[in-house]
Amino acid sequence: MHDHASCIRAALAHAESHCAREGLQLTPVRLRVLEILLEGHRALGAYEILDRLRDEGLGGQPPVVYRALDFLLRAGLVHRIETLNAFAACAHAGKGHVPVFLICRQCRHVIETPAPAGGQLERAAEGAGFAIETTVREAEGLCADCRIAA
Amino acid sequence: MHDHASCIRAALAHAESHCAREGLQLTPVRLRVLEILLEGHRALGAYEILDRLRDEGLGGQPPVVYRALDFLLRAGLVHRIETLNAFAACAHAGKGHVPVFLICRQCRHVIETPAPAGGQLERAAEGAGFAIETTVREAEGLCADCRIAA
DNA sequence: GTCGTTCTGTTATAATATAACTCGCTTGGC
DNA sequence: GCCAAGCGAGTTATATTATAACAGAACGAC
Repeated sequence: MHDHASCIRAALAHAESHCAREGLQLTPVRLRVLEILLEGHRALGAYEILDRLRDEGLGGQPPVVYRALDFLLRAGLVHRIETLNAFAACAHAGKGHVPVFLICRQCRHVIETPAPAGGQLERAAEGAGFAIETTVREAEGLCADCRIAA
Repeated sequence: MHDHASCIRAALAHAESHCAREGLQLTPVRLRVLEILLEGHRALGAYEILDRLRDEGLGGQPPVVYRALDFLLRAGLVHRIETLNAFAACAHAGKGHVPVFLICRQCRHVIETPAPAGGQLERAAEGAGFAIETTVREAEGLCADCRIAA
């Protein structure tokens, strides 16, 4: 069983020490967005997050959320899920990593795993004279819980 | 050097025979959308395609383009590029394949390569009880031409 | 013919994202 | 103390991407 409370605590502790070390400001809005994303290992759309913030009297307009997300993305504390146009908290405490996501199409649960060491793709790119800067790898399907429920 | 004229001809021939075989209707709008995507190996947004169609007096509203794209996607003649929210013609004549894309962030040139046989990711999914249905793999960077131009 | 299906046309609107400008706060120099 | 610079947040407006919902035309099955 996943000890989610300690998982959240660890992620927040990492975020704070990381920002302190790098001289980044983990302001209330940014922290709150991170906390909201950490609540479940789920992808949330920017506007879902915005609704939550509004309920709490924090930032009321889209740019507030997008700026916070932009900060968290650049700090490596959050990932963007391209296939959902959504966002999920990083589950790997900022160790430099190329994440791969298993995304449940039903409940939006996101499992983040380390990328299988590539090589083959990199060699193909090399051959084409293509310089890879970032890669995205996402698999969509049904998570264990939703398979059982189905 | 890439013989693009014959590349287009082959893709169109494949599309027609594929649709004939499967009983799919490659209507004028659908064909035209495919042709537009085939013009360059580039990703185009739905609204870029729509503008082209409008200039030619074809479908004038978004649903027309999205429906044509939906048809072409399901027929395997076109791929969606998730990181760009855009679309590119399939470069591999419909052989059942899991495509991987090398996407130039500057000129949107798209190179489609066959996926390196996975295994590792599938095993990770298996271990988590996750049933993969589709996967997306996209690398962004600079293509050979844009590297030279830079 | 007329019924059902498929494709297209159209209006309207939803969902996602950013531009541009304002203000207030901190902080460092003087 | 005062001011200027920089950064973050607030706000308005708008751009971009995508879909819902319904009307009409074309065509084959019967």
